[in-house]
Amino acid sequence: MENRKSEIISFAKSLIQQKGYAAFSYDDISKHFGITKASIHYHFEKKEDLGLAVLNRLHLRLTEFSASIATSRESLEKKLDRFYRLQSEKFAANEICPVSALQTDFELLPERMRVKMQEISRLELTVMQDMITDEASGREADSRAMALVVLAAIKGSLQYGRVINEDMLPEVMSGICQSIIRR
Amino acid sequence: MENRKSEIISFAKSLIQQKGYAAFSYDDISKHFGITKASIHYHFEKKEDLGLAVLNRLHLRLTEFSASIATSRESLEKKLDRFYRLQSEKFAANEICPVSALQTDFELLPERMRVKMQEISRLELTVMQDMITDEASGREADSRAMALVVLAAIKGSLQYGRVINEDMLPEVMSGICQSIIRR
DNA sequence: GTCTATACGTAGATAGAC
DNA sequence: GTCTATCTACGTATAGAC
Repeated sequence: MENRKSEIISFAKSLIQQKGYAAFSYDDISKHFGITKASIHYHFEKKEDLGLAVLNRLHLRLTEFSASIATSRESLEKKLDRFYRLQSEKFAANEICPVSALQTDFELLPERMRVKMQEISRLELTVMQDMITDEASGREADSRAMALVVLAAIKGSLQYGRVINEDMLPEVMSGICQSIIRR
Repeated sequence: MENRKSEIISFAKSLIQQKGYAAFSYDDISKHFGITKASIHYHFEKKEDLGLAVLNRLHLRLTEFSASIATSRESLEKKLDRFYRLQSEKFAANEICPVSALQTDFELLPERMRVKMQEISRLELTVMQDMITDEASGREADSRAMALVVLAAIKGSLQYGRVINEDMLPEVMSGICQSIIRR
């Protein structure tokens, strides 16, 4: 059942968004699907394998997005909006960006996952940098720092928003487009 | 030994910065100080009590900083620099902001810790908002969103920096001061 | 593919001696 | 304050039947 395997990846990603990599368990997953932990191990022998499957999916979506950006003539707002929904179409109130959650758990990830996380984090930065320099008519010297600011703003909105129970993303998004990019 | 108790709080904070709340253990702490887990339980009966002690210290430092800002005539750069070092004088290469780490683990924190986290997160936002509006001569309509952007940029620099193994904070800091505040 | 059964480690926590 | 000893719960993981 290739579908079951894919469903497990999706659910694991969602669990990581809620609780992080260390805290989510095969027991969480088995209960959700009504099967035993041993069955999850059939699909993903070790937790590390499941973690890598989640990372590979995140990486794939990011790569696809990167390609779609290169040719597109969308406005920056549209691009940022699509980027925001990239790894999670709709964020539940108790979910943050999966990449952020995995960055926080970086020190306890197995080596293979760390390598992949580094790849994903670097790609996020360059993709965002491309989006910004495409738009900005002016200087691009500090565009790498600016890319991090925009990335961090999006992810930070989710993290602070979950804690203070308030969706700050709309105002942050418009603030970004006005004050940072159109300088 | 009131000093031992305080040392445990410091070390717990550092562990949280490295591994998050869920993953740090009494065993980590006992090994570090060369005493048994039971001894840690003498100082902090439950993990939640130790977690709250860490949060109370973070909150105290933030409150003190908030007061010191109100009267100060420092430049924004100086203020931001002091804010950055507030919760950790010097960040080890494997440490991120403790507040960020605890925000990521928010869903698995006990209720008392969640309440305190909300308080701290709100205070961080208002403190940063004060710093920005003090400086900015212009409009202050979106200063709350701007405060989140600056906060997220600082914390994001630590998170991305740990993963890609590169200190991005200096360029991000100067980028913030130039492009965002002095608009 | 999913099950039962089980092994083994580690976690948080407590009782009671020193 | 710190210890030894112990408990219970839960984690990842495996063997082997269906």
